[in-house]
Amino acid sequence: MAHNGNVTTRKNSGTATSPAKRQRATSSGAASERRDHLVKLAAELFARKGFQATTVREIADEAGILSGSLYHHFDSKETIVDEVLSTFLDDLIARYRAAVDNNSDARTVLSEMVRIGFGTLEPHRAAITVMQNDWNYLRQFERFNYLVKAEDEVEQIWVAQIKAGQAAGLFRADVDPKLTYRMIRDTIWVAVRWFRPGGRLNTSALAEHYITVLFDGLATGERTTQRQG
Amino acid sequence: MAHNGNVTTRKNSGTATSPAKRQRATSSGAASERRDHLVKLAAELFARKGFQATTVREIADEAGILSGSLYHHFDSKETIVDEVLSTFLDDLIARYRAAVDNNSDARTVLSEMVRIGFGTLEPHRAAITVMQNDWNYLRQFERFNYLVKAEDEVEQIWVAQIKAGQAAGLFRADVDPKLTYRMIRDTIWVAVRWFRPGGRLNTSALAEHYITVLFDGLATGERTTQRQG
Amino acid sequence: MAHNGNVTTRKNSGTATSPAKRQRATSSGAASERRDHLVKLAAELFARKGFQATTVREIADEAGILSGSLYHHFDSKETIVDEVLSTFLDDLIARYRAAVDNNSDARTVLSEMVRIGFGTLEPHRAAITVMQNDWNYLRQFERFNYLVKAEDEVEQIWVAQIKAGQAAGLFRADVDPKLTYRMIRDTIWVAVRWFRPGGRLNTSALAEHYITVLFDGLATGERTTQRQG
Amino acid sequence: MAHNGNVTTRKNSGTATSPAKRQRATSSGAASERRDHLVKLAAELFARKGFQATTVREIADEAGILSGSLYHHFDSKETIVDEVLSTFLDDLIARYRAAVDNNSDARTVLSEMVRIGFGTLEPHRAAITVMQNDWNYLRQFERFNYLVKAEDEVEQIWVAQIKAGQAAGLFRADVDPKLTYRMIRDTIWVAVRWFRPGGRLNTSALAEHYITVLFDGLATGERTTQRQG
DNA sequence: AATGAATGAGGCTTCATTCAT
DNA sequence: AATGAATGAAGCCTCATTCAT
Repeated sequence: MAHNGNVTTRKNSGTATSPAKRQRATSSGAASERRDHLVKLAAELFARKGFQATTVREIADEAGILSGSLYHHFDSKETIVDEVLSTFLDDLIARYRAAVDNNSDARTVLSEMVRIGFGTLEPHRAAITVMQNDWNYLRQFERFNYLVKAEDEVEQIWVAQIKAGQAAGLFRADVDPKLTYRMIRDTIWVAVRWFRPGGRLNTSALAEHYITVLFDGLATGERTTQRQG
Repeated sequence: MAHNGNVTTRKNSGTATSPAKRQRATSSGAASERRDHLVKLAAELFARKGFQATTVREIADEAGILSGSLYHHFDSKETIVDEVLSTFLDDLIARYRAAVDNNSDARTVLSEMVRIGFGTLEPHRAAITVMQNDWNYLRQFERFNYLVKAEDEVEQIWVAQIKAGQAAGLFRADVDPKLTYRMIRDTIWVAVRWFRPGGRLNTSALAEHYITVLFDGLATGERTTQRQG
Repeated sequence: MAHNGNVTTRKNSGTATSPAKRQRATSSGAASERRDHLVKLAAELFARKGFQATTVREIADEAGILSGSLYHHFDSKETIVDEVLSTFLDDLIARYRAAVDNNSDARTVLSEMVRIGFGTLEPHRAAITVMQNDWNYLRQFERFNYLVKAEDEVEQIWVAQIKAGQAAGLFRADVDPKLTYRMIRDTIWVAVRWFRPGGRLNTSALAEHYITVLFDGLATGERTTQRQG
Repeated sequence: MAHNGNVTTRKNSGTATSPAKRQRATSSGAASERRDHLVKLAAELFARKGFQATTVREIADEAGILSGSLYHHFDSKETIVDEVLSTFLDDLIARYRAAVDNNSDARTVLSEMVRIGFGTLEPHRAAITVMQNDWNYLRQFERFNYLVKAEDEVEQIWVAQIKAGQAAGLFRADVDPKLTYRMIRDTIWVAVRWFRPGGRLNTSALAEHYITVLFDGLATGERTTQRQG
């Protein structure tokens, strides 16, 4: 996970720092398959019922084993959710970095980052849901401190692009970069609450829809609010 | 509470339909004050730790009584959170209705509704937080069905305004009204996660900031995306 | 508990320092009766089966309640054993101090302390047994650090008397005071393993028997080993 | 193991009677070495943490294998501790018998037996510790009945010597032989709790110190207590 | 000889709730 | 209105042991 707080340095990015990863790292490749499967099952349950409301017995039932047997693979229930979240964050941050590395103009990069965000909605639906709903609970535990660090790194990546866009005159200068980032971020992630694959719109359409409103606004005709840039 | 599913009929709006309100209605004035105080204490705990992670004992401790004594005031822990949520929703829907009743143009109404939304962030911070984090869990219980009904009513109010704005040529026609509503709604409520009173920006500033981006977009210069309206 | 490490200062002696006592102290006198009863039942079980091998369910069964109900009175299983041990140690140290305070000659005081030791065998049989058998396990936990402190204080009391006796020429000077203390102490406490009330000998007889051997030895005739005092 | 209850008959002494020995006997030489090593590791853990608190996984970890693999060497956790204890008891009883066989006077034999006892403190430290701390627990199981038998045999050896000493006028007649034996025995074994090799005193010094006090007493001057022998 | 996965029983503890006082 | 004791269900986790590979 990218909580080394250093965006430019790329070496070791994505290296295990969460407790879950430390445990994960010791498993051999083959052994990891069973483990990964269990994590996936658990993630679905966590997403549907919430972390606390999901019992280890339910997870075990889903896997067709006894609840105690889960502890052959994981130290604790928390280790499981840890793996769910850190897997998602690793992937996300890796994608953001790649987008930034293309050295395109800020609007292109930002559009791409919005697309990346919506693009994770399907493959990481469960993890995102857990992060939305159980973040408040999980952050109480020291072991999840790395979540905050990951969040900070993501914020830095976004804010840097927004500021770059303002500096280049591409974005209006009268908006607050940090505030704008937060609103964009939240709007994307919260969609996980109502987005269902196979519905009227896919995540690409969502992304393009959002990009439209984000950059050009909802209003027609001349822009009516002040701008300087 | 507006879960009668009827927006036009106003009579009985705000009447107790949630189980909590039924109990609340029977309380006398003096008793009601104690009760309201307890609800407030509980709401803070629910917001900070999550509904499930908050024990009745913690609530009682906060009030300086024993946990069993809470049951002189409430049927159950769920009754307490019910009261937290329905109080908020009643207030919110009443405000939305008032805004709509002004018969202004859609953009004005929509702006006002955004302001209303951000305006609840401070007085209803705890309730909004609970709704964000514990909705997924609470909706499993039949007694909270009214939450879904309230949500539906709110959606109807918003979507009606967006469609009216599109029909009047005020809003671009190439956006999906329902989708747009959801994104606006989410952007507002999710702010409760990071907004702290007394910080750099107050909720009014947040509202104006968002209205700017919402209507006119982040970009400078000519609008670049397609539109028809 | 007397772990302030100060034998001469008497103020605050016997004051609660163990975690169990802190909890105990909050209970009113009447409430304490139920609690004390439960502690007594638990002590018997701990003594008979060992702390670890005794389940909370067994304790609860003995009291005719459910295991969960124990937690209305105690924080944890460890709190119970804590109370067992600290009650004993408080009593023991108070008695030792009283014996020392008589300002008699060292041999008289030492005899009295031996009698005190054997005298606790019956009233504190369970606690002494637990201390013998489970000490090794319990001392791993930080909360039982006070046990070591209590042990140290007791050692100081004894060693001081032995040295005083040597200085006064009452005891042979060619024995190691600390070592002698340990052997006396162990001889007394370990008796709890085989002593059964109502048998051939009572604890007074045990004490006198031991005092005889301790001071005058097992051998008849002239003493054959070196001495200086 | 000497639980045939016959001290004079020597044939078959030390023959396997404990379940552990039966299993041990079948092992080949090479396998036996590995087995002995595992027993030694386990003994250390049992001594440090207690039998119950030591998990088979900890033993396996110490040996660098998985817990399940231990079951190629031992039937059960109890088999391991059985081997620890019976090895010690076999050695001890063999030594006692040899001391008795010298046909010296009772005082000499008794002194020698005290020396033997203290002499086992170092080589059998772990086993003695386990026997002290976990005896109470282990004796509940039928398979450890032989421990009681061994204990009985040891008692007979000691008591016989004490009585012989009294009959010969070497020991005071006003002490109870059985009681005296128990006190001597306990004093020796319990020393395992505080004795640490490499400290101020070695086990020989401990033995001589104890023999001095045992036979001649702690007091100086004329003996003050009654005697007849 | 050892692994890795799983079992099954049971342990301690939590907690919303009830109820006599 | 509140206390204090208790309930009963359930939760997470541990651990000796088994067994196919």
